[in-house]
Amino acid sequence: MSLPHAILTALLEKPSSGLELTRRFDKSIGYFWSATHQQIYRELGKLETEGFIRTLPAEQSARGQKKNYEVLPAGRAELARWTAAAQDPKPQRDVLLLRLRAAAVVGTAGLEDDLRRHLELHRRQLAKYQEIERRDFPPDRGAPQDRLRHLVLRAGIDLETFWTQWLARAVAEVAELPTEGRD
Amino acid sequence: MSLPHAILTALLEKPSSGLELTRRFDKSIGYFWSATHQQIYRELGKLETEGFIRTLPAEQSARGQKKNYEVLPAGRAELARWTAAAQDPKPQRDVLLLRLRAAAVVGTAGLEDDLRRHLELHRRQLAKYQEIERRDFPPDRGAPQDRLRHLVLRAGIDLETFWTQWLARAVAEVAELPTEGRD
DNA sequence: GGTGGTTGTGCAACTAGTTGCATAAGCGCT
DNA sequence: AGCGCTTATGCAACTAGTTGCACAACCACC
Repeated sequence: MSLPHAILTALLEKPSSGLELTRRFDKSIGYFWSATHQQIYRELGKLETEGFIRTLPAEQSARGQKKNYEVLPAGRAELARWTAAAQDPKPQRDVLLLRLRAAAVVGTAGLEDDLRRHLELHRRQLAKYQEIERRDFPPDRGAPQDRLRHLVLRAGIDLETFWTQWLARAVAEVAELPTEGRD
Repeated sequence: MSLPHAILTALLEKPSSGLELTRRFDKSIGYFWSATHQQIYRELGKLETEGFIRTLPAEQSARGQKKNYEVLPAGRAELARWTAAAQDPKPQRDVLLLRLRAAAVVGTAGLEDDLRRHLELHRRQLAKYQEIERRDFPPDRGAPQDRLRHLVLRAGIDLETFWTQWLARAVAEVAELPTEGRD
């Protein structure tokens, strides 16, 4: 139940329309909470009826007309409440690890290519994060917000670093396994 | 769509009843693919009607009676197909990172305790994995299956290591931030 | 011989997220 | 005036996962 809170955060950072939000979910926020435009529009509707956000008055609401939303005090309060509330980590689900475990019983045929492809994807993502770090977080330590945002980015960088290293090792191991069908 | 394949993998490792599978999903497999017993029973039913698994003949099927399932050749073939097929990594979703980002706009009040709690949980999980590694994977490198399974376990260990380090840092940063309500 | 806990199976309703498609306005171009 | 492209909003149906509960058999034990 975190999508509404992701949207509130994004709108507090900057009031936006549904489409602008969608674009922002394709970068920054989307790096750790992705959402499609359909989800976002649906949720904006809910948040509005709940009184957490409202459309900025200047615009009218004909279909196909841009609507800009801003967060109301109740929305900010709800976000603060949610941020402070204890939450259990939700159980992991990782398809790639599952596939490797399956490969241990049905063989690794066909797996290596996809491992390489994933490795490449993670390398790219890592490079993107490092670029953002270089651009937005020079080493001098800024305001508290920046320190927190930098911390989040560091998590992204370290996670991608882990995956590139682990995948490199996985590719190597799979490559030197007896080629086929052993079960 | 990976739950059926997780179940096929588990059943190939060892034919089991629904409840036994549930227990196994609470450990080993569940470390990277969790499922409740309801999901598992539902999926076992589907897999059986699709002809991927069958109940072992010895048992009868009255309600409340144990049913042991085994994988049929079609099931093994399906698992091999799925393992080899390319799959895109699915977008990340991490509530904790989202909360930190939210904290950057609504303040970090109340967050530190929960960060500490998560740190402790990850430390425990890391210790559990390390214990498994010590017990099941002595350094001499065994059969290919074992090498793959060890690789999967290493991913778990390295991920938990990452989280403990990152959370320790996050706790430290949040602790030394101006105490409240900024912006 | 009944009561209470454990083992085992399962349905129903709900929540969250995805996919596919529809609709409308505005813009440029010919 | 009409055609196609982009921007923008949104509904409907589907899939996956979660929560809550029900029910049957078995076993111990008093």
